[in-house]
Amino acid sequence: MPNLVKEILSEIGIIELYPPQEEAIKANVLEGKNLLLSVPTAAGKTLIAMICAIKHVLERKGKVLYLLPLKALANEKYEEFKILEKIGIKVIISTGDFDNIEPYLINYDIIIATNEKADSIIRHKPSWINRISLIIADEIHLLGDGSRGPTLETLLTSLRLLNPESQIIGLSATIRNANEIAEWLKAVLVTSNWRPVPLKEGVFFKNNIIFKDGSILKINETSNDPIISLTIDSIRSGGQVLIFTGSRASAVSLAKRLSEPIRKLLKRDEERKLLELSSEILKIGERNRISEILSKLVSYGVAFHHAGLTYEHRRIIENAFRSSLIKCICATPTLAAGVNLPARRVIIHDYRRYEPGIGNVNISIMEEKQMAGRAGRPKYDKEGEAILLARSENERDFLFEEYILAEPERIWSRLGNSSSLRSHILAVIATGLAHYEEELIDFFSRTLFAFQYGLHSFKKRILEVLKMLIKENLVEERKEKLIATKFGKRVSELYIDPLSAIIIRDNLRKFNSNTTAIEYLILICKTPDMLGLPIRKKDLPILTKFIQNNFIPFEIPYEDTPEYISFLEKIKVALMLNDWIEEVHEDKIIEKFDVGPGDIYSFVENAKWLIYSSYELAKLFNYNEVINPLMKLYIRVENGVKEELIPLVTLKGIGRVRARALYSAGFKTIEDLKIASPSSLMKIPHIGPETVKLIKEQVSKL
DNA sequence: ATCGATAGTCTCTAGACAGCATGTC
DNA sequence: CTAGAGACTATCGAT
Repeated sequence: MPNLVKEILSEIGIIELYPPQEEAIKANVLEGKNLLLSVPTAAGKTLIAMICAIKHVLERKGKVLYLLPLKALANEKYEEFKILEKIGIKVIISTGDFDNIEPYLINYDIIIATNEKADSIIRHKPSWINRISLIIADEIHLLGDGSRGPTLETLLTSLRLLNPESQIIGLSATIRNANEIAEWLKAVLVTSNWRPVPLKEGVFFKNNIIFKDGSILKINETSNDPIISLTIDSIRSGGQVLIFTGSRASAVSLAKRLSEPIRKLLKRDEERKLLELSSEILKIGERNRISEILSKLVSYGVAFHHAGLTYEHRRIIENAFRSSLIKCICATPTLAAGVNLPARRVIIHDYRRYEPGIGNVNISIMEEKQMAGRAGRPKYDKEGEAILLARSENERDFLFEEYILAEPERIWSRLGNSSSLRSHILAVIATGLAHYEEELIDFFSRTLFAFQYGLHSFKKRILEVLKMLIKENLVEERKEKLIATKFGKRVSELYIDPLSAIIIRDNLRKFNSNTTAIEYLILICKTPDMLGLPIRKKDLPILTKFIQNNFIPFEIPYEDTPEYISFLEKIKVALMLNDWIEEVHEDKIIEKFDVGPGDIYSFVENAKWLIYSSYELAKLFNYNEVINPLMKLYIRVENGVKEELIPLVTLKGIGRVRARALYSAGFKTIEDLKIASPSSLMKIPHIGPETVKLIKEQVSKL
């Protein structure tokens, strides 16, 4: 290893390498060899990436692109890499949440981004793209994921095509066909099962845990509920427990069941700190049933964790668990692939999960290993325990066979399905990576899909999709040359599904100045880029009544067809968003639509993106009557307000609650605020001296 | 008439990326 | 690859 790197490492406190890290060095990563590192979580993958990144920046003056699948992971990685700023390396994060301003990135050495963000950056063809000399693809096993794997696959293919000289490092969980993925990447494969904290995997049955190594641990039966005994046992000896459940409801109900027994184990000062934390939770956002239950449970030292929670609540729970204040988290799979959050004991409560149209299905071995891998806190625990629950002897043997002793699945490319193909084919043409049919085929012949399945039937599918793109005027063929139309180019940059763009284009044309907000909302909800909300029994009368009594600017599918159900699912989302912009209280929305605050947030974010895209397409096609309404709707959705509050929410520091308070007090326009006396504003609820100052500063400039 | 045990029936089910330009309560 | 936990309801008997 170069002395320079050694010095830097010791400066940031690293003196010795873990075994897998040494192996990676021996495989000549530092000499620029491509590498696929397939090792368990926390085995030190990041350090290898970091060492290579330092070398690339300092010696080759190259740029490094670090790819991850989640925004939360990108944040975490950014925090880790920031330490390199000490030695003058410039690090930046780019995700949908954070900045980006494309020309700005040119000044940075290491760019940390989500896969999708990086893909989107490429579509804008930044000048610095060929200065990337190292690509690090973290969690590269995502290649096998049906919905997001294809993006990673085409992203890697594009990057390699744009920068044939660049080095690539793939970081992966343990997978069965790692050698095949390595071969595709033209990389050296390093695998290892080494972990900094040893992991004991076992099955719990009749108060005994039987471990993989044959040892048996008897658990004190402190309750007639085995899961409680198992949890209390670990907490009593100073450990923390992470329990994975198969649904949000069971995460919450399990946390409730555990709350009383766990509370009994708390120390005085822990109780006090938990009480503070509990009230902090209630202060975030609008108060609602979810935050109330969470707050209550946290005061007992337990929490639940799922995507229905807001990001703030999730971060609070995670941090309190890290500082050992919260003793147990009951979580859905969010936590399995998310941020680093180890616990001494991991209990996999449900190894089966419902899949629509199928029923309960066993989760993959890979997913089970992800969860199990969360066991064992470095420095705090001698070893980690990952435990599956068995209800019978048969089940116990089954779990041993199929999970504990089993090897994770192979990874198969999922690029073959046409919905992902249409986006990526358009992008490849719009970015100029392919100008002719042969070049397009050549591009896709470099993908993992072609590597695994061959080109034969793939080629046919690509050409079919291309034909569709040409027919819909996203791509045109001039003397055999493929060119993205203005429309196609914009769609590719907006990062929406071409099918969504077609739906928006064809319906927006029919809209006019009489079109209502709900009709716009139904339109964006109809696109494949918006998810539906599951229909429950109690929704049916409400939804059918809505359809009967309102003008729906779309064809309604026949009842009792799958299309009808998915239509209702979309209508339900539109109605939820409509309630949101009608200023319905958050808790009311939670009750009416059976969603969590976190779901509302993500639907709102999604809607904003699609409304913005509709606005851009309206400008492109000169649909002048809808441009202004779309702009207004955007502001309404962003803030969750009625039209009359639009002027007020444009002010910094004024959101849906304060705007409504001002309006009710008679301050309805910017003009009203200009002439208002500070003391009269101060009397309004939710408005304090700071806010008044902020308001006055802003309105004086207008 | 009221309560409650019991058995049969019904209902519901994980997650999360992207545009663009800056700041909710 | 086609389930299972928990909520809800009908029924019946005891008081």
